[in-house]
Amino acid sequence: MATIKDIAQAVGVSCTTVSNVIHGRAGRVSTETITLINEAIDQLGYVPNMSARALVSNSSKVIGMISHLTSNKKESIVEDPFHSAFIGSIEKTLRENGYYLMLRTVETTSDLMNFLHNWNVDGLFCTGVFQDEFFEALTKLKIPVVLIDSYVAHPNICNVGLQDYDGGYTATKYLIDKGHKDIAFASPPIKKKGVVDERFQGYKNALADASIPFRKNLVFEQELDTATTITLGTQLAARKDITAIFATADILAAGIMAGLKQAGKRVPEDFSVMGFDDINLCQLTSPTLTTIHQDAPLKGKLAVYFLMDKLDNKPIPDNEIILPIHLVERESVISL
Amino acid sequence: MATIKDIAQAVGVSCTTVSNVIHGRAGRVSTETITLINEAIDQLGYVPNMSARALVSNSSKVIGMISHLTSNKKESIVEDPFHSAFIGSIEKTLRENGYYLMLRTVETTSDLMNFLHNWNVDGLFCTGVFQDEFFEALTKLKIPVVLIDSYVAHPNICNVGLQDYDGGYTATKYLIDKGHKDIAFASPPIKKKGVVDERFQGYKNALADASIPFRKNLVFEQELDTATTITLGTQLAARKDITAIFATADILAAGIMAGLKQAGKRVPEDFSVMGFDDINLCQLTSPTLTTIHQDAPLKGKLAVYFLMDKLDNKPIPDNEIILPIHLVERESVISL
DNA sequence: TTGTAGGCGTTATCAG
DNA sequence: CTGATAACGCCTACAA
Repeated sequence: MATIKDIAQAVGVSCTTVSNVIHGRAGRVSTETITLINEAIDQLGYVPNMSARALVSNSSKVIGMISHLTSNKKESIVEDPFHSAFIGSIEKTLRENGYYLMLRTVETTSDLMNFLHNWNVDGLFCTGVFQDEFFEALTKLKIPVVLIDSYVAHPNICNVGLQDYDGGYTATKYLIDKGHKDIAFASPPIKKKGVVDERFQGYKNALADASIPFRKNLVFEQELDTATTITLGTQLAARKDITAIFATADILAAGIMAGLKQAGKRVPEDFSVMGFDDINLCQLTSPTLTTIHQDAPLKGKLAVYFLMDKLDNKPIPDNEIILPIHLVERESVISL
Repeated sequence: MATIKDIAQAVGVSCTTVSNVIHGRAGRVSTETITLINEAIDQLGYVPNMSARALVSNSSKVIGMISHLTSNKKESIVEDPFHSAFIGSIEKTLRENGYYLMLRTVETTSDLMNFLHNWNVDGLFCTGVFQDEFFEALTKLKIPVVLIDSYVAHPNICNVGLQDYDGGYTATKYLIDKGHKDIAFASPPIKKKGVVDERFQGYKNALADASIPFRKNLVFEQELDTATTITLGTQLAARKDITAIFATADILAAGIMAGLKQAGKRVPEDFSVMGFDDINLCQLTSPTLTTIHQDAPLKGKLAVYFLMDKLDNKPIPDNEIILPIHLVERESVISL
């Protein structure tokens, strides 16, 4: 409740002096008055008014975490358990660096622009960005933007990503090494330059390298809501031309397993299943889910470091960080 | 980028007039100038600067979603899948009402106070609040506070809760009706006046009503991380004096099931298991999980409505909303 | 080492 | 109907 003015009056100095000690501009103030002012700050309980700061400086300390709504279904940002895993990590790291996190869903480019101007937002995290006009808008922003899991590159924009191609390849190769040849690929809709597309390429190339022809009718794209994924599982149960399924998300894999089971099939005896992400769920299904592991909290932390560096104008050697993946063997895959 | 001033200059009127049409104060401005100003706003792309507004008015339109960190483990807000389910719902509803959501983790009371003053926060959502000095601080705030899942009541504070007692009772009674008498209770640490405590009371009373003596050694409290829950399952597997387990969270129930299975036990043949929450996971485990259902998105939405009413100074008939629960039968419980 | 003054974008009061 | 003007809290030249 106390303002700089209050402090100044209490101590009997000017606002400037108070401001100076608040910002640690030593040298400009005598040690004496510094302690005096600090005492007053403690006693009167001064807390900076960020709105006022944002108004006068050109930094608001607000970082936006943007979710670009395209698919109609999703209610908002935190739609899947994997996504929510690093948002906590982001808030924590941001806070440690003196920033504030605003969560915001936007539908259109102008939604985004309005939000940015509303708060003089300092920087942005975005997930689920593809090659479209929304991305174009991002590239034109004056503020640092860090994409998470994106494959649309641009000199202005940083990206924290994953070895998605390798993940797709590794998973598929693993299944092939286990003797599988008829491997389905299940995923949410494959968008060009998207994460899923990369995993899809990995899948196809692993097949090719093993001289297994790619069959388009083994690709299954659908939304990730539980009902849909289970239905897919029941449908896959009827396919005699499939021995293994690679799903690009654990929740999808788990849904498929549930569907298969509903249809009277066994995993892994009748169908081997692989997931992607290694969320907690993998240890809770039965059989437990063999999957591709990635480190979600680390992703969040690195994303923030990236943004902080950009905000501090530190030179960025490479505007992309690619986190490694590795395969985690559990019980859902069997040798043929 | 354009400010009110810019608009005013473009049209050739004063800032006041522009401000008036922005706020739809009809009657005070001629229809003519209104259209003129609106055109300029469209062309020049005016977007209000919320910092400036926050500074001069006493409303910032910022709503804080606070997570009070006590247990050291959790990294931040969105730690469990259930919790994250309604945060999306909250952001959406808030946005539709012209508010902005800031996510913030606080450790101490003064962390909270600082945050509130930093941004002139208009209102607050809190989860995981118990009877402690943090709660005391909340009751003294001048802004509306909506607690989610709290059992510490106070005239100043709203609460959106659940029939937790009924949930505990219903679950336990269901197991009893299925012929179980030796029913374990598994939960995170039971804090007084907490959600879990209510469910615990329901459990105990259901036992009492069936003349089954409560046994303290059938109560298992531990954290909800996957490893711990699975370990608990393996330990329970060795207990010959238990036929059913009621877990107060689905993730806990799922972990226990996984542990039981690891230890060579079958669910529900050897142990019946019940969960609580009805998250997606329940349909993905095998057997699928019988549980107590609650509507997380609705909870979020109602929490926002509550807050909006308080912010609009609407009379609030009752400062508590209790959402109903119902039992969802699936496969994890068997009749003895 | 310290103080003065102006302005950031907005709103509210009051006068024309 | 419209326009000055002050104020919100803070920062930053520029003076002293």
